[in-house]
Formats: sequence, structure tokens, C-alpha cells
Amino acid sequence: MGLYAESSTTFAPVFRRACGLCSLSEFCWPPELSVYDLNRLHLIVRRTGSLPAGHHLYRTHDRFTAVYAVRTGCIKTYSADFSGDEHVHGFHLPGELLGFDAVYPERHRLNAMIIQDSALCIVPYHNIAELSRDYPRLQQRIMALMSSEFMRQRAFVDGSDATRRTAMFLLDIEHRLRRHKDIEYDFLLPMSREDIANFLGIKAETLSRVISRLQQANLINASRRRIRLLDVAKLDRIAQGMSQCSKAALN
Amino acid sequence: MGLYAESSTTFAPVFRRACGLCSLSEFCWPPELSVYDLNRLHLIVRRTGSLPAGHHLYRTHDRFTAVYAVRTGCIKTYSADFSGDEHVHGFHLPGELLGFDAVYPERHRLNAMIIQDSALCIVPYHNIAELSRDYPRLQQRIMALMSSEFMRQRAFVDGSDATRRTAMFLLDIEHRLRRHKDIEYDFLLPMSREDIANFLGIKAETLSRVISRLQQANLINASRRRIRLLDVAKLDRIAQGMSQCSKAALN
DNA sequence: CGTTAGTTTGACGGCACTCAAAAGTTGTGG
DNA sequence: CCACAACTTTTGAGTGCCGTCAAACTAACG
Repeated sequence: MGLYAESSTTFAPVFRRACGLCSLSEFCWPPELSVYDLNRLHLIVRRTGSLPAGHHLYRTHDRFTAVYAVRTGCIKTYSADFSGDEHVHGFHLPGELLGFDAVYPERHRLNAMIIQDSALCIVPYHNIAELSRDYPRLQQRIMALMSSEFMRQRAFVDGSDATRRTAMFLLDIEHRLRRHKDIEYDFLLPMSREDIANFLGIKAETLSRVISRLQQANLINASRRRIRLLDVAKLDRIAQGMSQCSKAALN
Repeated sequence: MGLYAESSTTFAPVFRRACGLCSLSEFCWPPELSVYDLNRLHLIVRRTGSLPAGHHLYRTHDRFTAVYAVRTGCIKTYSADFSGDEHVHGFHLPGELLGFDAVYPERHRLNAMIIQDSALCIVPYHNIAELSRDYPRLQQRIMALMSSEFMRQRAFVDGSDATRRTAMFLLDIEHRLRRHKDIEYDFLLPMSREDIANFLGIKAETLSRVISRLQQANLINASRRRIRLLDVAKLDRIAQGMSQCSKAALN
């Protein structure tokens, strides 16, 4: 006990700093854990260096081997329906988790592709299974994440036009990126127009037109992947679906 | 112990029959449970009589008090975005569960409305929480249900035209209703055109036109809520998004 | 500097939405 | 039992948004 307590005081703080903004933090640092357990938990998290864009973390039907936390970069998850075409399911930004598409039936339902060089934390599945037996709160936390993700996703597809979806998307990404950058309303999109459009259920050309119109209306500044939100209030109203807004603002 | 064992032999079989087709069955009858635990579990499930259509089981922001299993009837869950209009989230048919929209943050995110007189089983939340501490498999089961539901939902909204969505919906409902009826391909829709259209993200008039065309093409027989699937193979192809099919079949 | 991939812009057509009315169904009271 | 009202569903006509096809433009890389 003395030994563990000893090492914990030197070891834990290092990670506590690095994990501060991560969705895993409640996962890695459940308040009721003892110092001994904390170290047990953090010794199993493998931290990767920068992984190159273009590679896959896992593919559909792969066995559930681990959960991933994004430290830097961006991962997209997508499914390929058997007609061949892909559907982007979501994007995972720094501080966010992925891999839970395999909680049941312990095989991944989605593909996960690195679309920007990314550094990750990897938590092996067998450790998660083992830990969640010891800590019911861990399972609750996972369910909470899944539930929130579920509801957030639906917001994008619920009946709305291309302008509204685009506004929702830009506000959402800005909000999620801001946790790691002080600069407000100014950011680089980590993903291509094609991927965004696919995610939003519209075509890339339509997205491009919408962005152009938002720019003409001085609601945003957009040049390729650099985005600056100029009029968040109006964007919010558009995102909230006040149909008169999207038309009034753009004419 | 003698007393519990005594009553269990007379008590449990009654429910085992009634629950055979219910999603709760794995929930209510986890194989590793002792006879004592089985009775403990089943004594807390309250079985209601027929509840009248039009009433709500719960509304958004209500506290998470229970999980419901549908024995007969139909429940729709929907959200109301603050613009006022509703979005039907899903339908819950006999043998299916609802209420998990409140797993986090322990308040319901959706409204649940009885749209057909329904008989339910009610499992109080505090019992679920208590039980899932004792039986990790229960939490796993709940996660599995949520995950499957999540994926099933997405299939409907992923980019597709009104005809495809309608075909998917009819096949899905038929499949879910068939568990309780021997008659194949012939059923009564428990919900209105309006609700279906809203769920599918299209307008009621569009849905009506699509159904008319499917009927003209001899793929279905439809009169109000009575539906008979005539050509499941073609419907499947349409539902799978082979775009040439939906057009070829209907012209 | 040339090639390539990603993005933007234009012209056109179709599917689904809107508005509107008719037809069919259900429920109520006379 | 019938008549009427209220509602759901179906059908029609016209419009607009978005998808398709195609070309121009920009940025990035060797």
C-alpha cells in the first residue's frame, strides 16, 4: 500500500493534466476511485503518437478490441450500405471518444477512418469489461455518452433544409473545437466538404452553394476549410429552424 | 427459503408464458438468476390493464421513474422542437420496451403517447438501478437494446427518397408485428398516416401518393390502415436502395 | 510548371412540399 | 336509422429546393 501510494503521488498528476479536457476524464477519474485504483486504471491506457490520415482504426465486423479517445486530429465513422455508397455517421474531435458502435454485439457496426493525423488514447476492451464490473458508474457513464450522442445525431437529420443543417453543423463544430482553442468563432474544419455533405445528407455542391450564400449574407467568412462565424445570433436562429430567418437572412 | 421456493414453482410459470415474446424476457429471465431472485424480479413488475389512447406515459423533462414494456397496443415517442412542431422518434409495438430516453440525465428527453389502447408492464426505475448493480448482464442488455435501436433508427433517415423510406417502414413494421401474429404480410398499421410521414421525415400527402403508387404497381394492398404486402422481394429491393428498382417497379 | 484532387459555380430537371379540394370514415345527436 | 359534423386520407395543380451533369477555378504536390 505504501508503495502504491508513493508512486501515485508522482504518477497520477501527469495524466490528470493531460486528460483535463477529455471525455474520458470522468471515465478515467471517477471521483470514488481510490488512489490504488486510479493507477490501475491509468496504467492500461495506451497513448499513441501521431497516426497518419487515411488509415482505419477499425472496420465493420471487426471485433470490439478497444475504445479510443482522440487527443489530436479527427476520426470519421461511416457505414457502407451494400449498394456501395457510404454514409458518414459522425466526426470525433479532440477530447471525444469512439468505439462504442461495438458495445453490442461486440463487433463494430461502423468503419473508423483517420481523416487528419491523430494522436489517441487506447483503452483495451477486456479492461473496460473488467472495470465496468467493478465500477457500475463506468457503465452508466458509457450509457450517458451513447445516449447524448444519439440525441445529438438526430438533431441533424430531423426534417430541415440544407441551410439549417449547415448552420447547425458549423455551430456544433465550433462549439466542440472551442474547448481546445481560446480563439472564438474562428477555426479550421478538419474534414472535407464531401464528408460534411454526406454527414448532413445533402450533396457537396449544395453545401458549397449554401456556404457561399451564408458568406454573401455576411453570416460567415469561409475560404476552403477556414471558417469564421460573423453573426452567431442569426446562425442560431437559422439552426433553430425559424424558417423565415434562413430566407430573410440570405436575400 | 422453503416458502419462496414453494411459491416460485406455482408463480413463475404464469409469467414465463405471458412474457415469452417480450423484449423484457432476457431482462426478466436472465438465465443465471436463482429461483429466489426470479421471484424478486417479477414481483416488482406491475402489469396494467388497457390504458386509453391519447394519454401520455411521460413527457419531456419528467423524471425517470420507470421502464415500460408494451404487451398490447402502440406507443409513439416524439420530441417537440421549440419552433413548436413535433418529430416522431419511434413507435413501440407489443413485446418492445421504452423509457430509456431517460438513462441520462435521468429525465426523459421525449414524450411518450399512447396511440392505441395499450396494456403495459411497468418496471420501476429504482428497481432497475438496484438490479443492474447486482446483475451486470442487465446493463449490458439495456446497452444492447439502445445500440440496436440507434442503428435501426438511422437506417430510416440515411439519404433515401420517399418510396424507399416507405418500403423500409412497411417491411419493418410487418416484421415486428409478425412475432405476435401467424398471418404473414397482412396487418393493421397502429398509427396514422400523419405520424408515419412525420417519422419518415416526409409529408403526409407524399406518403399517401407513394402508397398509392406502390398499390398501382401491385407491390402492396392498402386501404386506410389495412396493409397487405404482395411482393416482398421487390419491396426489399426498393428498401435496399437500388434506385433503379423504385422507378422501374412503379412505372 | 504541370498534374491532380478538392471546391466553386452554372444550367437544367425532378421529386417533394404547399395550397387546395374532394372523397371516405368515424362519431354524435336527433 | 339517418343526418350532419369533424376528421383522416386521397388526389390534383403549381412552385421551389435540391440533385445531376458539366465546366471553371483554386490549392497542393511532385
